[in-house]
Amino acid sequence: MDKRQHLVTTAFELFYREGVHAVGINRVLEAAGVAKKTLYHHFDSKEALVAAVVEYRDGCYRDWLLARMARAGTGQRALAGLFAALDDWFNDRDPAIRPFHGCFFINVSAEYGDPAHPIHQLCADHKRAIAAQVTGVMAQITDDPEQQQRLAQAVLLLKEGCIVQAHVCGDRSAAVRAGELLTALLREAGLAAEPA
Amino acid sequence: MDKRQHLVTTAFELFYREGVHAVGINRVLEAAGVAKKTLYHHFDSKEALVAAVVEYRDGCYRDWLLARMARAGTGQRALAGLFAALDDWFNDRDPAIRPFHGCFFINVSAEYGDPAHPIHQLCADHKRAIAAQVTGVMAQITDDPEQQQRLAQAVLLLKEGCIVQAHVCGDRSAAVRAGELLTALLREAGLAAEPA
DNA sequence: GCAAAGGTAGACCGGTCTGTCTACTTTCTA
DNA sequence: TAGAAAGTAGACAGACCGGTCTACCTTTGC
Repeated sequence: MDKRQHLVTTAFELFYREGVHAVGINRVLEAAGVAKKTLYHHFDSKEALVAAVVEYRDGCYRDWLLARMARAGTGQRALAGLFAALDDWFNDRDPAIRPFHGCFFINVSAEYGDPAHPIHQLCADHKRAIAAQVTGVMAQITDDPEQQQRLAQAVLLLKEGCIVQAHVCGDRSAAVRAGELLTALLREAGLAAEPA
Repeated sequence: MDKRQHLVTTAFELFYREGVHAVGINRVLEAAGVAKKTLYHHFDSKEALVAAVVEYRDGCYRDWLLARMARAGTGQRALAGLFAALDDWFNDRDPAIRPFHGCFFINVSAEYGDPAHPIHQLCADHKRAIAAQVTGVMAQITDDPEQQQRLAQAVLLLKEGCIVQAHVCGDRSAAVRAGELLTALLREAGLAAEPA
């Protein structure tokens, strides 16, 4: 099981930095110091490896984000924690998630653009899981289901928006701004910041 | 000059649907019905073709968006037009910009992730040009330079966020929601909607 | 009309891709 | 300890990659 995991983590680093199609399996093998037969012992195909890599990243990323949010507190503090985490990610401040090359799930979706493709669907699953996480936090802030949905969507839009701005445009302060805008939206919704 | 343009538009369709690295030049040639020597007569390399394709799409997209915004009016109407345009794009309603496979510039940035790469920079240039467009419109809404910047950034974050939600998650109503959130932010900023 | 420019089909090249397989070694388990 | 499982290096195969080039044809411009 260790070789399999080693392959996954090595492949993730290469795919995340350079893209899936730009990195052939021979480069993964060389970087991992693993024989080709071993790779095919664990994975039926390159796509099976990619799928495993997406699932691995899904786990890492969601654990990390959840931990950062939990550490910041509940309700609005958790959301502030989310944007602080993104800010640290963009600015290479959190060893647990560095480096930043954009969102792996957005990047992989770009390369597997057909929504019916299993790998694209894994990326969508990841986004859905994050959405559920955020909606759960929003339920700590307001009892109104409609507001919950609306503001959870706001969080997600701002989250994805700032990731794209950071990656494509190199805007390293995008997360700070996104966080401020969320605060404004919460204020507009009559959900003023909780007292310390 | 016609063959060159034909190559660019053909390559755009293939690259936009399947990704740049997933489509080799031989597939572009076959789809375009053009000889390889002709391609290399017009472009030094595949990357030169990709760059030309990015520039072509930049032109199309910005012209389209600008037209849609202008058609909707000025100030807040222009911004409403921007999100209506995105909504039509996601929902395949505007023949001028169909089909929707996500944002070409986000997708290409994913495949050319190094910020120093010329192709990545072309994508960033595109985003900067859109930002300038939006900032110009925001100047019609408020004289305060700080508010202009802040709210223009809000538009951009929501724009990128809803494109990602639409593409990765298949959320076809993301643009409508993003537009509503912008309205809320304008309200929060004391920039109430202009009377009809 | 002629030469330059643009274009055709496609062979060729060295390289890389993904996946299969040989022969052998090492590790693990009963 | 023996056999199964996991792993090694790497050859092999067909396919495709991006780019170069031959021989020739068509179009354009002067």
